[in-house]
Amino acid sequence: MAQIKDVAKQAGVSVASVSRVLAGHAGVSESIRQRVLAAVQELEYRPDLAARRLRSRQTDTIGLIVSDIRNPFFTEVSRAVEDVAYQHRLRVILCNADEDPEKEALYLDLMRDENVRGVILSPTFATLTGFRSHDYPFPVVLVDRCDRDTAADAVVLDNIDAAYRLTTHLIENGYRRNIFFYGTTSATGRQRHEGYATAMAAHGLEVHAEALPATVDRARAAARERLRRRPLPDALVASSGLILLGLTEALRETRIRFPDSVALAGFDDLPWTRLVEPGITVIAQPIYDIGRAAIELLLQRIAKPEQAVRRVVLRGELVERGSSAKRTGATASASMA
Amino acid sequence: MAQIKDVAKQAGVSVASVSRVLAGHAGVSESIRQRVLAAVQELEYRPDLAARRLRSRQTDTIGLIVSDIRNPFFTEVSRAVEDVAYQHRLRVILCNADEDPEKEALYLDLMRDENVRGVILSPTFATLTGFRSHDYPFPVVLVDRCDRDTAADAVVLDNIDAAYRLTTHLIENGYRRNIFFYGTTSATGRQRHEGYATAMAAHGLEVHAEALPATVDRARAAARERLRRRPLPDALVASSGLILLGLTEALRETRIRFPDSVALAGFDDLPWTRLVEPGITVIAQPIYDIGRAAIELLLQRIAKPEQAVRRVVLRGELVERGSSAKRTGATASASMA
DNA sequence: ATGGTTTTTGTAATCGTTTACATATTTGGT
DNA sequence: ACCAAATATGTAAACGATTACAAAAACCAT
Repeated sequence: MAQIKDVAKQAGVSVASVSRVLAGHAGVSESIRQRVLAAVQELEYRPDLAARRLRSRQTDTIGLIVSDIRNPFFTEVSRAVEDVAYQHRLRVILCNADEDPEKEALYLDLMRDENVRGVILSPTFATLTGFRSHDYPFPVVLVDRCDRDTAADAVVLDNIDAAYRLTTHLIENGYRRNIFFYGTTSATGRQRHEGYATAMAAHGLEVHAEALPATVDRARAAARERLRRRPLPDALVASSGLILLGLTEALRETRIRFPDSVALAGFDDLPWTRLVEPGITVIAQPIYDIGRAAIELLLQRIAKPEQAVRRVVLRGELVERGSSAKRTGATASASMA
Repeated sequence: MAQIKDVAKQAGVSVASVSRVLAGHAGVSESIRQRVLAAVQELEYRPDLAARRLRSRQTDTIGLIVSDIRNPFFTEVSRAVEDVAYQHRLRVILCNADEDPEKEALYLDLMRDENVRGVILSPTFATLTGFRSHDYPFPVVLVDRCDRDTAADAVVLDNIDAAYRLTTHLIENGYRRNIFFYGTTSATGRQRHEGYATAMAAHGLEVHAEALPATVDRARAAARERLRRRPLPDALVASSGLILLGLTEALRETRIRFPDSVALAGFDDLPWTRLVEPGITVIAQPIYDIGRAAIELLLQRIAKPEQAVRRVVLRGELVERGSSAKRTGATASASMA
C-alpha cells in the first residue's frame, strides 16, 4: 500500500503539501496541486483512515441508532438518513437497539469510542427520561420519540393530535367502545395513548387501553385474548405499524370481519394496509421526510453547536379506508358500554 | 480522557502490561491483572480505537452490504448478522447499495479503507459476474445471490428448484398461462426464471416472462400493463417479495379477483401474504438462518483463510394458500394459449 | 535594490496505542 | 546454593497520517 510519503516522493514535494492538497486546504500552488493529484492517481493512494483519525481526532461518520430495524418505519428513516449523509460524504453506522435500553447504552458508548460527529437516535422510554444531549460528547438528534421537555433537537410527529383525530374519526363513524393497543417502551406510544384518551373523554366514552411491548407477536396475543371476551369492542386501534399488523392477524385468525363486527385503525400507511380488504384506516406519516429532517438538523447542529435546541413537528395525515367505514344501524352491534 | 499511560501510572505498572491485560494476552501475573483492571475502572479508561487500529492494523469490524434495505428479506438477514456479530464482539457496518453496482463498488472500497475483517455481500448481477473473493483484501461471503461457478463462499436458496416447484404447483392446480415477473439486477431473479421456464417447458407450456428492475413500482406498472391486455393470463408469479407486492397491488387496482380470474404466487412468506384474502401462495425462505449461515461462514473463513470455498444451499418451503387454489372447470377462463 | 509583508513549502513533533526487544525476575534441576 | 531456562515486566520504536512552526519564496511599495 502506498503511503503519503510515497506520494510526496513521486510528486517531488513534502508530505505536508500532499496532506494539504488532499484536505482541500487553501494556500497551495496550482502546480503542486496538479502534481500531487497525478501522483495520487498514479500510485492509487488511499489515505489510512486510522492514522488520519488518530491525528486529527475527527471522523467523517455519524451514528444512527434505531429501536427496531424490522419496523418499516425505521428502514425508511434510515434510507433517508443514508441518502443525505452520502451526499455530504459522511458514513453512517447503523445500529439496531431492538427496543432494549441496555443495547442503546452500549451503542451510544460505541459511538463515543468511534468518535462520531453526531448521532440520530430513536430512544426507548427508559433512555428518554432525563435525556440531555449535553451529556454526550457529540450532538444527538432524536427521531420519532421525544418528550415535550427533552433538551435535545428532535423530529417527531404530532402524535397526540394524530391519535386524537384518528380516534375522533372512529367515534364519528359510530364506534364507541374503542380499545387502544400501544407500546410502552416508547414515548410515542404513550403520547398516542394520550391523544386517544382525550378524544374518548371528549365524547364521554370510557378509555380501554392495553399496554404491551411493541411487537407483532405480543399485539396479536393481546388482541386474540381480548377478542375472546364478550361483549366485543367496537374498534381496535393500534399505536404503531407493528401492533397494527398483530391486531390484523388476530382478527383474521378469529375470523372476525372488519368493519362489520369490529372496526380497525392504526398508525403507518404501509403498503399492506391498502391490500387487506376492505383497506385499513391509518395515520400516514411522512417517514422519509422525518428521516431527512433529522439528519439535516444534525448537520446544522454539527455546524453550529451552540444554537438553540430545535424541534421539528410534522403532521400525520388521516387515510380513511374501509376498516372504519361509517356504521349503519343495521349491522352494528349495539354499543352498550 | 484517560490514556493508557494514566492507567499504567495509577496501577504502578508499564503501559505494556496494561495493553497486555486489556488484550487478554497470557503471561501477565494475576496481581498486575487485578491492579490494571482496578485502575481501568477507577479512571473509566476507554482505549482509543483509532490508535489501536493504526498500530495493530486490525479492526473488530465486519461489513454488510445489502442490495435493498427496504426489502424485508434483507432487514431480517441483517438482524441475524448483527445478532451473531454482537455475540462475537464484532461491530457491523451496514450499507445499502440500492441495487446500484456503482454504490456497491464504492462501499467495497469503503470496507477496504475501514480495514474490515470481512464482508457479507448480496451483489447485483453486474458485480457478481467475474466476482472473485480473492480480488479483495478481506474475505467476502455472498448471500442470497451467487452463480454456480462463483469463486466465493456463499449462502443461497436453491432458487431453481424452488421456482420449479412453485410453477409446477400452479400448473398442477390448473393454471397454464403463467407469467413470471423477475428482477434482472440479481442472479436470484434469473435463476428463479430458469426454474420457472424449466417447469413450464416440462409441461409443454409457453414461457412468458417479464424482466424488470426489482421494485414495487416497476412491478405494479408492468402487471397493470399486462392485465390490460386480453386474454388474461392464468397466473402471475413474482420472483421476489417486492415484486409480489407490486403484482398484488396491480390486481387490486384493476379489481381482478384472485384466484377466480387470475391466480397469484411468488417468493417470500412475509406477514401480509397471509392477510391478503384468500392468502397468497409463496415460497418461504428461512431468512434468519440464511443470515446466520452467512456470518458463520465468514467467521470460519476469517479463522481459516485458506480453506476451500464453501457453499450453503438452503431449501425453500412451498406454502400453499388460496391465491393458487385448484381451478374448478366452472370458474376458469379456458386456457387457449 | 531594499526591507517588510504575505504566501508557499518543508521539517519534525504529535496523536495513543501495540509490540519487538531488552532486562529483570522466578523457577527448577542439580 | 547455583546456573540455565522459562517467565514476567519495562522501554522505546513503530503505525501513517495532520499540523505547529520554521524557513524559503514571492510580492509589493518605496
